[in-house]
Amino acid sequence: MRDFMRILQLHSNFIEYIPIQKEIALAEEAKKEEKRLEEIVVLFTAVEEDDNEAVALKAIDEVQAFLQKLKVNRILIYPYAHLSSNLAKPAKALEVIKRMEANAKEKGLETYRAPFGWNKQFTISIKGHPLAEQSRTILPTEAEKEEKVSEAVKAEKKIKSSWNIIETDGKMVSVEKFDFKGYENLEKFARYEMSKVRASQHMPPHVKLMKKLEIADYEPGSDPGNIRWYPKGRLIKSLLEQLVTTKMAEYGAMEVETPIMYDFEHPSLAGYLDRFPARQYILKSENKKLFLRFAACFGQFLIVHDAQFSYTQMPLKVYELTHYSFRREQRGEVVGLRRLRAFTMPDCHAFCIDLEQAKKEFITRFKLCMKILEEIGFFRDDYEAAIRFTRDFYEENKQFIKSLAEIFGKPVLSEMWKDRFFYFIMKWDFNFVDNQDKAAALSTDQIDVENAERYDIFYVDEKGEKRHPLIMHCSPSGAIERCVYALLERAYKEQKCGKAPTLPLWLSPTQVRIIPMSDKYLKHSEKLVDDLKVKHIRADIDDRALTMQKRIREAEMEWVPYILVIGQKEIASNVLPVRDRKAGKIRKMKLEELTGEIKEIIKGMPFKPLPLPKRLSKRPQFYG
RNA sequence: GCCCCGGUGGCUCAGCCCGGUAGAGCGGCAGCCUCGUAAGCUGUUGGUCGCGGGUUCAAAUCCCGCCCGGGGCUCCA
Repeated sequence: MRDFMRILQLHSNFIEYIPIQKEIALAEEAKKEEKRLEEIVVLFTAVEEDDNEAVALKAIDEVQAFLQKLKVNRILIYPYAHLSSNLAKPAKALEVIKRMEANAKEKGLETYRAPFGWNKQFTISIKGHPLAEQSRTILPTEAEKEEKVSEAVKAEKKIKSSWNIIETDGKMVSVEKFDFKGYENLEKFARYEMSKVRASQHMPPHVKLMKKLEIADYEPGSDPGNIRWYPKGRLIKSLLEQLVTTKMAEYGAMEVETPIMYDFEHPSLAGYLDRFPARQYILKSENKKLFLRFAACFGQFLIVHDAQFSYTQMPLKVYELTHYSFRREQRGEVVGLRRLRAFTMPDCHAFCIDLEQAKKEFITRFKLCMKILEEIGFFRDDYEAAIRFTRDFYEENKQFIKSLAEIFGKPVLSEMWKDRFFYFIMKWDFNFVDNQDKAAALSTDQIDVENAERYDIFYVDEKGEKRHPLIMHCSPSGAIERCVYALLERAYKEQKCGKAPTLPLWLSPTQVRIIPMSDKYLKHSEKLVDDLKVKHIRADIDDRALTMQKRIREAEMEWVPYILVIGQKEIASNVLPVRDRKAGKIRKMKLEELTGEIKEIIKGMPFKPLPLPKRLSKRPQFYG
């Protein structure tokens, strides 16, 4: 927290003061005689710890503006320590006060100053008008504020990268020479990464969709980038979370839970903060300065630091789904669900014996991440890969890097750093390219060569000696919110191509909507819903007193994948007219055929029941 | 964090330039309609014009500060 200069500003009929005795060694020379000044604005001034010359100048500016209103041109600067509990050092305070005095004189004010460092006796008579008494806090202007930014954030600005495309056969071609025909998405991604130049007039389309579909919305009662999730959105998020967590458990990672806030002064953490390119939320509690975690690294590292393990148990895999991670992203960067200040991130660390083991594990995880994105519902054309490494790493591991491109099956962007700026020697990331041609990273994995030492993490090798492992940092899907963003942006792309936008069936809040022709068929509809529920299919009934056409329209606008209209014919024949969103037509099916088809599509995916009342008439409207 | 644009019933937006009693559509509610695959009809409700301050006889409208949203810079999961 920063402190500011404090000034108590009093429009006085007169003030009389006598210096009594020096209070500090640095006190100025002064005569112990009474001084009387009339028709004057007295500035009782306290200089605080972080104040500087710029603040002094600004203070005088503000005071001058005030004087003009009062039509007074005479001031007394009266050093008055009692206004603050966080005073600057006397030498500094005196310097700032002298600066104020000099500046006021330069501005043509008739300026007096009481001596600094003295215990003084004073009598003051203050005028009775409303503006006579004012207290001010002088804040430095924005440009003068020095934001504390991690070394890594600063370092990023200096990074020199060289950019290439690695083809699936391992051939490396500079981005300028690569023929992007057939790889338009990769081209957009490469351009985005390299130049960061893009022009966008509108807000990203997923923002409108997330509101209209009642998935999520901004929360003005919080900080920007902290989102509210409505029941449908919470369901989608929760299912994604379950999928990723299940996949990580199958992979062999041990799920843990760690605190969301950490001690700023903890020796390992303080060092790490400077190595991670992110800004933090900071909070004070009692005497402690705490920061909110921006990843699960610390918690897991502190656990593993205290754990005992040997090479026989490695790679050791630890996983956490952070609810939440916090990054105080720059204001202009926080948009919709693309970039948040609070986000849910699956974070898995693998502790490896050596680079050989790390590389092997890296490949396993690379494939695992591709698999997870596929299961979520992303197609291969939805995302592009980037592989980034230091020049040294590349020289010694060319074959390994090539093999990643081969596994990916499409050309990948590569970024080579001349020097190592971060704690990792290499990383890869999968990136979604959205409707504004902006790229956002989903899955990522890194090989960390620094933090085992920083956190004093070690394993016992085959000779019984303690050694630091290599640490791999992987987010298998990227932030969960970002997956939702990508799914919505992808749906919008489909819509632009003239297709009906959809969410993957396993994530659709309502999978089957039943529309009874009239109240007469409500009972039958209820039974249908219950039959589907037993089969773990989310179905609901639009029982509102609206025309059938209107209810169909609304179901379509909710992106419901299957819509069933129930009337006399259906009850009589047992054949259902299924309005299939994907197929874009009505298909006559038996109930068993429909449930069979749905079960087949969502086989193996997590399930949660409908998060809303099954009758639409009982639902509140959260948006619109 | 900086620069630019915006904020008007629950939602989408008009009015602001040029100050003078706050408008529409959607939604909600009530009633009618009981409907065969993307908007049935009628009535009605609902607004501290983002918040605070200033100018003015008078502010949604002009000025200043702040908050929130969008775009750009910069940056990332």
